[in-house]
Amino acid sequence: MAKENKSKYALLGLLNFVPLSGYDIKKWTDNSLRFFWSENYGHIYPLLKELEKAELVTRQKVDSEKGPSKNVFTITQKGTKEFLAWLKQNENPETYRIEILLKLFFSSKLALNEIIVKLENHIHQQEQLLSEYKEVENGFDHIKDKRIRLSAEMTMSYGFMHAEMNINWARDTIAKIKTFR
Amino acid sequence: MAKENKSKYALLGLLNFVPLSGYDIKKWTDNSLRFFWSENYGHIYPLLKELEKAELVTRQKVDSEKGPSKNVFTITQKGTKEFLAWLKQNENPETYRIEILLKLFFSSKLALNEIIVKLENHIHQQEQLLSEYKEVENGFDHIKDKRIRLSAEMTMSYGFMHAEMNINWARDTIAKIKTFR
DNA sequence: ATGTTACTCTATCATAGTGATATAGTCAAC
DNA sequence: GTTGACTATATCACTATGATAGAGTAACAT
Repeated sequence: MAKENKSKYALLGLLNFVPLSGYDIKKWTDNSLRFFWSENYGHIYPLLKELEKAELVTRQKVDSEKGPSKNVFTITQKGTKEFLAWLKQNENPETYRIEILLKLFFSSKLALNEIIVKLENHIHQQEQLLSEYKEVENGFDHIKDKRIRLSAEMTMSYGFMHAEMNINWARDTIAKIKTFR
Repeated sequence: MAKENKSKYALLGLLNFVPLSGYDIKKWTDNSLRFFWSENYGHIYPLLKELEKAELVTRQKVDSEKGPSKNVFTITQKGTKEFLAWLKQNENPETYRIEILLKLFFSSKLALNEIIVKLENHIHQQEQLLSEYKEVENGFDHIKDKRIRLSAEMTMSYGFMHAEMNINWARDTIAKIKTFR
């Protein structure tokens, strides 16, 4: 059997907050969810069609304030039920694909200096992320609902800890390389 | 354009150490690389065919000590060149899909208790990983080449720090939930 | 007025990546 | 001599990605 379709639940989860178009969904994943979840148009539009066919969502054509009219999707009772069932399920462990680690694993073919440059670049990227997270966090003041703010804080703190861990690891590793003889 | 084929470089990188069959490659990614890289038969075999066609690897039919005969692949000069070019390149930032964070983002639909159970399960999984890492680390004593041992240690320390960070995050988050009112 | 730029919205293509399973050979143990 | 563990190759159905095509809307400038 094929991989489980997780995008399906991401879309249902968002639509369970508020009706959205495909374009809106992409904006959500590019902004609020980007740090732990991504989606593509190439998957969103076909999936919305399927969800509609399976009666998990309904489509309404709506004139937009700015730009062309949009197809707004609303979750059905059946959709909410399926979403909640997924939400309660246990997660399986993730499988990872971390390119910098793959390269470090093969790095005996690189000069030590080249590895250090890679790690410094990694630190820079993670610091970048950290400052992006801080900006997103500033928006949390506007969240009135306490439970929803809690949700946002829980995911955000993961982002911070993950980026900080990456920076610490890269710094430690540079130090280790510098004492290598 | 489509996503960049990273499996290609994973295979070339392994073959750059030693000639391997498709089955051997799967074993490597399931054992040594599993903590930061995964591959599937469904991708390995078609890819080996392509690499052969592009003259990045060559195929030799070899009788195995045990089991049926195997197709062993050897990297060519052209293949080594392409592998090294990738190795020297800069990495782009990763995009993440972390299911437990997606669920926590939507978790205002769950009871606080249910979230705690999820986080405890997460801690358990990460502790499991940690003990698996320790076993793999024990094998490092057999690595004679200092540079190769360095490579293994760098990737392994990431695994440890990543799992520990996950455990710390989950514990902090449970504490936070318990003070929620 | 028109054209440039930015944004909104839907859609599709080619390809990469996943998980499961089918098929078949080898070998040891019971 | 059959069962079960392992070796090995291959393919299927599906999910996911990144890029881009194409068309409408609107602000603003020249």
